[in-house]
Parts: sequence; structure tokens; C-alpha cells
Amino acid sequence: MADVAREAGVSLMTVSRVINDKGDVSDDTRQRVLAVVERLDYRPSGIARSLATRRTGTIGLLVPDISNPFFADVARGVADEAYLEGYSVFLCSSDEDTARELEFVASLEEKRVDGLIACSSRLSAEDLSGALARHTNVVLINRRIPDLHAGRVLADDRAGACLVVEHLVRTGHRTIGLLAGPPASYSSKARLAGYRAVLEELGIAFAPELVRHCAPTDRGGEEAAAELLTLRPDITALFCYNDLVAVGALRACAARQLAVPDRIAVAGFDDIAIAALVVPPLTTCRVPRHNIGVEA
Amino acid sequence: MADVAREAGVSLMTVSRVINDKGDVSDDTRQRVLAVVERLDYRPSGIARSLATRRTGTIGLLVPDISNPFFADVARGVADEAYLEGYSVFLCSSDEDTARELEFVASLEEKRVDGLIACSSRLSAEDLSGALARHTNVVLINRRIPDLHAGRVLADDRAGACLVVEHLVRTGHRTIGLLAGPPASYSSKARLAGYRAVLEELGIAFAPELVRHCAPTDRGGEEAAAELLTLRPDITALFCYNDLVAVGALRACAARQLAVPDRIAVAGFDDIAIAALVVPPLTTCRVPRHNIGVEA
DNA sequence: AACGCTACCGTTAGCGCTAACAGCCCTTCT
DNA sequence: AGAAGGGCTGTTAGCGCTAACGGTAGCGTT
Repeated sequence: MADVAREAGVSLMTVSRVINDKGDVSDDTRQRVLAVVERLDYRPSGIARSLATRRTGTIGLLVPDISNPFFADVARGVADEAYLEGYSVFLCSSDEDTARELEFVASLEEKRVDGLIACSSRLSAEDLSGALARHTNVVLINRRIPDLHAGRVLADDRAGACLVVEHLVRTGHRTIGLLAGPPASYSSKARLAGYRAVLEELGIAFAPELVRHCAPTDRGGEEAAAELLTLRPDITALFCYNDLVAVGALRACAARQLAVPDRIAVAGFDDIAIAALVVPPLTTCRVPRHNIGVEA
Repeated sequence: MADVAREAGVSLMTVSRVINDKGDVSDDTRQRVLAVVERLDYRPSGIARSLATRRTGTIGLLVPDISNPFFADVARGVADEAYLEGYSVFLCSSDEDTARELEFVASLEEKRVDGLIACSSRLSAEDLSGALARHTNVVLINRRIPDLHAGRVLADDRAGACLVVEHLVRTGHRTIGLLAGPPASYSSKARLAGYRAVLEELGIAFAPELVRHCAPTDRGGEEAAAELLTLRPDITALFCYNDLVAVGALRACAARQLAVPDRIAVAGFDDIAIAALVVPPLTTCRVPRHNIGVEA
């Protein structure tokens, strides 16, 4: 920057004004400075600028697993909107590990991010609000923490679950297993609530042994479905935490020679791409993942 | 930091040594400083540290589309390894847009990233090497630019294609169609080369009309397969650019009542989750996406 | 003539850290 | 005794920018 100022015959401040497109610079000077910037191939240091302005133009994005299509789509929305607003995004994929999540929050603080989006945090309400209290601009996706000053973007998981379960009951199912995903997940609780509400509303007793938590992956779904179907072979429908779990459930059904959907129905959630491509295609409930990211 | 130094009765430098875990601090002093750090809830500024050390502990990751499972898996590998090494990752999803890609490279330079991983860049060799020349630590995934000082991680697409085509030929196929994906893609060229090499090696004439480029999606595969099968109904096997294309091809076959795999064989590439889930499961070739990210 | 205003540009003092070096004290060795 | 060296701590001078304020010239107004 000093080189540019010297070569253009102006002060550092004038160079600063030009590269930041501030007013109070004559057109003539501006052109002269820009020419030198070009000639010397000068790029300002965002680090030094951040130190002086106390803004970094970055946000942190915390997800449990970026290779999960759900979070990848949310991330895409976040990345798209951040780009439009001139922000950069730190990707933090915590591998569903709460300790790592906490480390990421601390690391993002050291990096002095301007904001933080935490998607489907697996942390307890206590740990999460403790960690986030140090950040000023926070948005939570699929999490509701009462006393935390933070924005929220929530899918209406309860309503979605109601739709799915209602559909299953109306199709004649009375014994509906629930592969409920990670117990710490907000969505898991909300979907369980919807499942329960619809059953009771339609006069079907809620049976805890029909509910099984599992990892939110196809493997998690496969294992949980196998166990649940062994325990309760009378199940005629499985409502799965998400489409990945449902895909795993499909495999478990295939392994036991249970025809889908004739002998047993399998429903997922999210409507990720794979839902339409498996055979048979999954019953599911669309969640506007990209929009959620944009909104957050 | 000044507060900590004052309260602990030491100099700034000693605080710096403690928080950076450098030697030359007595155990007694270290404990005293750490206690004050804890009490004042002090977190060092990575920005200021970066300005002083000229290192940021960040890398940039450039992908065409983070919502594409292929890139999401690579990103997961990058994120995992970066975490282990104490680096943070800037996620840049260019939406398959070359202009945006260039902007990202410039923005990462201003952010003073320590390194940059560019995955399947859509830029021309010229633009890409021009943009990356300003960065010192660059790794390209699935791109080979001759005169660029950069690390490379390449899937051996040619060898993979050879394996698949050889398998098809050994299973008795002589008329093998190729749905070749986007012509600009490095992988497309490499897989075509493998296809051609194996055919010629095994004494089967290469027929250009058996090759058809297409979008790397299930829809692209469906359309291209339909056209190719109309043109050459004698085809008994389809080798597809990737698994999504192959899923599309499966649909095209179903529409024409061609039994898979009895009347026609369909092979994909990448071994994404869906490959095992369609009926019948796809013949495919695994690409170690996560490893590629880790390695890069 | 005195004043105020606008447009432009410069100076000063940091932002919060660390590299490099300088010192002091104590021990060990010759 | 003196030299040498190691362990610990402090001082100085930045890293590359910008906020805040200060100044000047030129113009119009009273």
C-alpha cells in the first residue's frame, strides 16, 4: 500500500479511500491510484483491514456432517446468500461430535467471525447457549433455545410428521414403527411429537416400543429397522427420521423379504434426491433445505 | 491481552508465550497467567496474530457445487483433515459459474489463506493458472495444468474406465455404448480414453457413433440413453459417465422394456450411495471421494 | 474584508498481537 | 575466579491497514 501511495504521489489514506470506494477523492486521483494498483498488482490485506475495522466479512457455518445431502443443501443456500452479500463462509463439519462442535465455536471466535449459523446442533441446550453466548450474531437452524439471543430458522417438523403419519394411517396402517434419529436432535423430538399427536388424535394407542432412536444415516436406519422388525414383526409401516434412514430401512426390509410397499410401507423425510431414485420411490415430506440456508 | 498481563504481573510477551504454548516460561508463571486468562475470559485475536505472523491457519476450498454428493464427500474429507491439522476451511461453492470462481480465488487472496484446494475447476487452463499464480500453496483435484506449480490429486479415471469396460467385454458384450458426460470435464476425457484403449486392445473397433455426451445428471443420462438406443438398438451394454447418468439410463431401458441386466447391461461410475440402492444395483467403479479430499 | 462551506487530501494514533533481540540470574565447568 | 551456558522474562519495533481528525484551496455570501 505504501508502494502504491508513493508511486501515485498520494498518502496512504487516499489509497485506502480508493480501494474502498469511499468518496472524497477526485476522479483524477482515483484513476491515477487505480492505475498504480493495477501496475503493481496490489491486493489489500483483508487481515490488516479486519484488525483496523473490527469486521472480518466472514461467518461460520456449523453442521453435523457436510456429506449428508440435507446439510449440503443447507450449506449451498448459506454459501449462495453469503456470496451475494460479500461474505465468506467457514465450513465446520463436526462429524456429529459434540466436543468437536464446541471446539469449532471457540475457533470461530478466535477467527472473529461476524456471525455464526449453527445447523442442527447436537449440543445440549446448556452447552450450546454457553458456547454461543460469546458470539453476538447467531442464527440457529432447527434448534430452539429459550434464553439465547439468537435468530431462528425452524422447519415445521411437527406438522410434516403429522402429514406423513396421517397419510400412513389413512392408507390403513395401525402399527407404525418410528425410526426416530438422534435423540438430541430438535427435529427428532418435533417429529416424534407429530407422530404421537396424530396417533392419539386418530385413536391409536402410542406404544413406546415402536419407537427407536438411531444414527441419521442409511446404516443407522438399517440396523434400527432390523432390530425393530425382529422385536415387532407385526409392524406394517415404518416412519423414518429422514430419507437416508428410510433407505437403510428399505435394505433391512429387502433382507427380510418384506415387500415394499405391499407387505410394509416405508416413509422418509426431507425429500432429498435419493428419495425419488430408489426402488420403490419413497413416500416423504419435502423440507426446503436451500431456502433454510438462505434465510439463516 | 494487556489486561491479562497487568493482572498477572507479567509482560505481554509472557502472556503470548503462554497462550501459544511456547517454552521458556516457568511453571509457576504459566499457571498464574492461565488463571487470569480464565478469570477474565480472554480469547486471543486470530486476526491480530495473523497480521503479526503472516499465517492465518485457513485454507480455501473451491467446488462447483457443494450440494452435489460427489463434492460434498470431497469437502468432508478436506474438512476432516483440516480439523485434525488445526486449519479452518473457507467454503466456496461456485454454482458451476466460472466468473464466480474467479471472484472466489481473488477473495481468498485478500483473506490471505495459507492454501487453496480447487476441485474440478470449470475454468479454462489459462484462466485457472492465471488466477492461481498469485497463491503459493495450491492443490488441484481432477485437473492437470502443465505449467502450474501446484499439487495434484487425480482419480485414475482412465484405469477405472478400463476396469469397467474390460468387465463388460469379458461378460460377452461387443457393442458397448458410452454416455460420456460433459465434454469439458477432465474425467470425461480420461474415461473415454480408457474405454477406447480397452476396446482396441481387445480387438473391438471403436465406433464414434456409440459415444454420446450428456449432462452429468440422471435426466441427462435418460435422454442420451434414449437417443443412443434408438440409433443403435443393437447395443447390449451402456457405460455411463457417473452413477446419476446410469440411473437415468436405467429408466430409459425400462421405458423401452429392455431387461437389465439380461437384455442390456448398465454400468456407472463413482459408487455413490444410490448405486447400490437402485434395482438392479449398478455395476460401478468406486472413487474414493473422502480420501481425495483428505489427500488434497 | 471577513466568513462559511465544500471538496479534497494528509497526519496521527492506533487495531492486538509476535519476531527478534536483550537482558538478568543462577548453575556448571575449566 | 572467570567464562560459558541455560532458563526465564522483558523491550522494541513492527505486521498492513483505517478511524478520526486536521488542514488547505477555492468559491460564494454577507
